[in-house]
Order: sequence, then structure tokens, then C-alpha cells
Amino acid sequence: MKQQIETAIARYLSTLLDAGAAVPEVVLTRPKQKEHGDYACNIAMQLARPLKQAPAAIARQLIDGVAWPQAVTRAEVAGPGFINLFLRQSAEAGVLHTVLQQGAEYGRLPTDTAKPKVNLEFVSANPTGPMHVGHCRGACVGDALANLLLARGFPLQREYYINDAGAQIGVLAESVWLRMRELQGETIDFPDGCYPGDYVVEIARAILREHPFATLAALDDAGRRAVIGPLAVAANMAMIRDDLAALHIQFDHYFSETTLHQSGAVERLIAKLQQDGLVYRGTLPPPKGKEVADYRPVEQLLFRTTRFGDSVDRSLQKQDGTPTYFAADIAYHHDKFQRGFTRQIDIWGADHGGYVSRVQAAVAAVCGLKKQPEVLLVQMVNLMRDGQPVKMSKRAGTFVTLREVVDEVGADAVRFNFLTRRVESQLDFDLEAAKKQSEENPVYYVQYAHARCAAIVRKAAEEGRVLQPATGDTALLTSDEERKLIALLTEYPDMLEKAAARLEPYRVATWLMALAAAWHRFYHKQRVVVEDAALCQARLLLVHAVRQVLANGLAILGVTAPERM
RNA sequence: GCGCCUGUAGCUCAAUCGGAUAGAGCAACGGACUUCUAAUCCGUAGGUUACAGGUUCGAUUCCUGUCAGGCGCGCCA
Repeated sequence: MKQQIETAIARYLSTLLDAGAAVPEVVLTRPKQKEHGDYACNIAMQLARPLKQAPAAIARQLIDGVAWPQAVTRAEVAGPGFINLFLRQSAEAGVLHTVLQQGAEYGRLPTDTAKPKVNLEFVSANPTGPMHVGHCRGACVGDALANLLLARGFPLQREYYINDAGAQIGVLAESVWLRMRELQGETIDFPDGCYPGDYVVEIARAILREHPFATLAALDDAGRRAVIGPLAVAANMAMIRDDLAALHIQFDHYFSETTLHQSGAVERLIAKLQQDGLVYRGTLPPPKGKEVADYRPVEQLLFRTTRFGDSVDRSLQKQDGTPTYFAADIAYHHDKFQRGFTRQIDIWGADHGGYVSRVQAAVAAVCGLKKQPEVLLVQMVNLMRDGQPVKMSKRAGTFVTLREVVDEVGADAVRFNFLTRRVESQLDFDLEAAKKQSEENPVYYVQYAHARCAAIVRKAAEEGRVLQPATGDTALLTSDEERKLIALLTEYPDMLEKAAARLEPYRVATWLMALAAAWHRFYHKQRVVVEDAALCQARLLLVHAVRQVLANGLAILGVTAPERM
């Protein structure tokens, strides 16, 4: 209906304007106040300048000239030049039948293989320990975004990049080894840099079951690390997968950084860059803004990322000759490209914001893609307890794990909590409040709406009132509450479309709260199980449709839709 | 010093990519359960949209500046 009207206006506009003139896009919006009709259009005001006429006059002309669809009963000029449109009472109520026909598919599009394949990389927590709360927000946003894009027909894969190379894995292996020695009865003075968590002890114990201490002790440091490192990484990844499962997150693909080094992909990539003349040996200016007492200019292997918009060239090799994390990351994004992903979305913490321009520069240079990857910077979460910030340090082992939070607060509440906010807003997450408010949490508001729908359907069935297919006279749904619900249901696909286009899953959550509010309001004003059989059927139709769309939206957020609460 | 993000009710956040009278939840106060679930609803109160300019029919939204907070700034990932 909305689109019908838009094209009707656009068609008339094209006859009104000169052939060469740019026709502005006609967009209908839902007015906030019902006095302003079912839809409003601001096109007359936008045309005032090019046509050099008063907005009201243009609006008048449009109202008289446009071949309005039959459902439009009234069109009027209002305010500074809006065109307010009023629809026949039940003009949009057909959506109820559509929802029931399409069921879980309502709002979704079939996968469109013509669209660029999307690789969505998120979480990618270092495999040096369990996931902590800091990873939580990005995990929820990434998973919901994946659901959202899949729902709108984008071919998409969820990917986790395992940073299982680099110095940190050596530190991990050393930490495990120290715990092994401790388990043998040695007294160990744990150095600062090591991972102190109890899970390291567990890993040490588990590895010792397969690899006797004496065998490990006989190896030199490097040899021992080569044995312990991968085992410790595997153990941590198993733990991380469990943590993710607790949040109801599954990845399609785990990608190991180590494979990039072993296959020679990183070296080949640097060679290619050299061939393209994008690499040189040089020195970088000292870093700004902080005291660097021991700064010494060192000649190093640099990548001319400045040619692709970066502010400074970036190093590809550490002093010991091994590739930097950045070098491997270029190879990684190139690998995605070779796997056919011409659209890459990365979700990072805000602390990696300074890294965006160099990776985009690299991808432009290596893959020829513009503005890739698309990076969502998720702002930091301050973990609080009773209003006091919780001091956390991975080094000191005083971090709150994701698992603790999920176990205490519940996966649904955790997810919804992080999904109602835009990623740009930094927020506080208070553990005590989250637990205390567990019954006042917005997630329950939406879930309760769903459970209420289910309760009505059950109650109606008890009284022998079951929705008959192809019944439900939508013309009977004329109250403000009913029309509001119908209007919201028609918006659902548009809302998903916008949310997907902007990579903003929070829109789904806020929209669901609006639908739930409209539903609760309806519930208090009108009864469904009533004597009048026709009216009962019509309202049952509405109930089923609302329940379905609540369920569909919650599914995208990865939140359960309970039948009872 | 520079770059990115943010600043909206007491608190947490929205506001349809410039639209009409800036809205929800929590907290406060007053009402509504013999009727499909009161984890709900209705009402009251709460605002110079950080501040100052600019752009135009119209600004929370766009531009400039100031202030405040967060994050980042050599070969750590």
C-alpha cells in the first residue's frame, strides 16, 4: 500500500517536472499523531525550491493531480506543506492474512545469490583464556546482525578469527608449563606477564594426562612450547565455544591465523606488495602524545598505506624479522577475498578504532575493494557492581567471565540488553542491577507480550474457538488499538530492510518494544474471546499475527519467545 | 598535540538517513485484577536536546568553534 501510493505520487511528479529535472525520492512516513493521517509526505516542501512555488500550493496541486489508489479516502495539506493521507479503515489489514500465510518467513527474503557474499567476522577473542564480559556486547551484536542480514537475503557466513600465533601464545604455553611444574610440587614465583587464571591449571592437568611431565621436561623451551601451545589453544577454544553456546551463538567457520603463516600466505603477500612497489625500508616518526623515553628510529619494512588514505605508513615486520599482526591480517582479509567474500564486515571493540584505516587501506591495495572491510566499532562496556566500577585485569586474573554473567542474568536478558542500544553508545552494565531487575527487564516486556498472545490462543481453544483459515473479517478491526497494531505489522519488513541496510540490529529491538507496547494496550482495551463469533475470529487473526511477528523479531535477536511465563 | 565515538527527563536509552507538540523503560506519586496472565495497563510530574554561532520554510539531526566523557596514536594483538 505504502509503495503503491509512493509510485502514484512519483508518476504524477514525472509529468509535472521537466524531463531533465531530478525527481526527488518520494518517501511516505508514519505521522506520530493520528490527526495527521495514516501516512504523510513531505515532497511538496522539498520541491518548493526547485519549482519556486509555495509548498502549500504544490501540495494542493499534487492532491488534485495524483491518481490516488482507491484505499486513500482523503488527502489534505497540513502544517508547512505536508500532505496527509487517510486510508480506508481496513485498507492495510490484509497484512494479517499475509503474516499467517508466510509465518516465520514474514519479513524475510529468500537468499539472493546475486548479492555479494558477506563474511561477518566477530568475537575473535584471543584463545588465551575464557571469554570475559568485554567480548559480550560484540558477540550479541554480531550474532544478531548475522541473523538480520540472513533474513534479508544476504548470503552470509559467520567467522571467528583465531589469533593463535604471536608472542601471546608463547606466554600462554609458558604459563601452562609453570603450572605443570607447580603441580609437580615445585614452588613457583609467577612472573607478571603470565596468565594467572585457574583455567591455566586445568589445562596443565589435562595436558599432563596425555603428555608425561618427564617427556616435556626433557624438551628445550622452544620444543616444549611447540607441544603445549597448540594444546592450550585448543583447550581455550573449546572453552570459548562453550561460552558462545551459552549465549546461543554458533559460528560457521573458525579461521586460524597460524595457517596463514604455515602456508606461506603472509610471505607471499609481502612479496606481492613488494612487487607492486608498495613496500620500502624506512623509519617512522616518533609516536605522538605519549612519552617514549627509549624511542630510537629504526629502519623497518613499511607498507605505503598512506597511498590508500592512511595517515602514516605501517610496519610489516618486527625487529626480529617475523611478520607483524597487521601483515597477517592483510593476508587474512585477502584470504576472505579469495574465498569469494567481496563484502567483509568486521566487528571490533572501540579500542581498535585506530586500526580501521590501515586495514581498509590494505584491502584496497590488495583486493581492490573500496571501503572494505566495513567495520563496526562497538563502544566499551563499563562493568559495574552496585554502581561501582568493577576493576578488571586479565593480567591479575580479576576479570568477570562472560559465563558468570550469562549464568546469573540469563542469555535472553544479556542479549536483549546489549541489542537495544546503538553500538556507538558506550554503556554501563551493572551486574547487581541486571540480576535485580531481571523481572523488570525490557526483554520480559516483549517476551510477556508473546506469552500473552499464546495464552489467549490457548484460552480460546479451550472454549472451542479456533481460528478458521480464510475467516477473520479484517473490516471488523477498526479500533485505534487494532489499527495501530496493523500499521506496525505492515512496517515490519521495512524496518528490517532499514536495519539491515544500516547494519543496525538495535532497530529490531526498539521496534519490538513498540509492538509489545501496542499489544499490551490492546489487551487491556479489548477482549478477544467474545460471544460475537465473527469478531472473535477477526481478533484471533490479529492475535496470531502479532504473536508471529513478535516471534520473528525475537528470532532475529536470538531471544527466545516463550509460550508461557 | 592529533584521530575516531559520544553528550537528549534524576538514571538507562529512543526519535523513521532535515519534518509537525522530542518519546519509552527504570526511579517518584495516584489509580486499575469476581472477566483471555497485573512480568500488564491508565494518569501525574519530569526538557534551554552540553554551550555558542551558522546553513533554510523547518535542526536533537548537517557545518564551524568551545566545553565534558570514552577509546586510540613505534616492530601488542
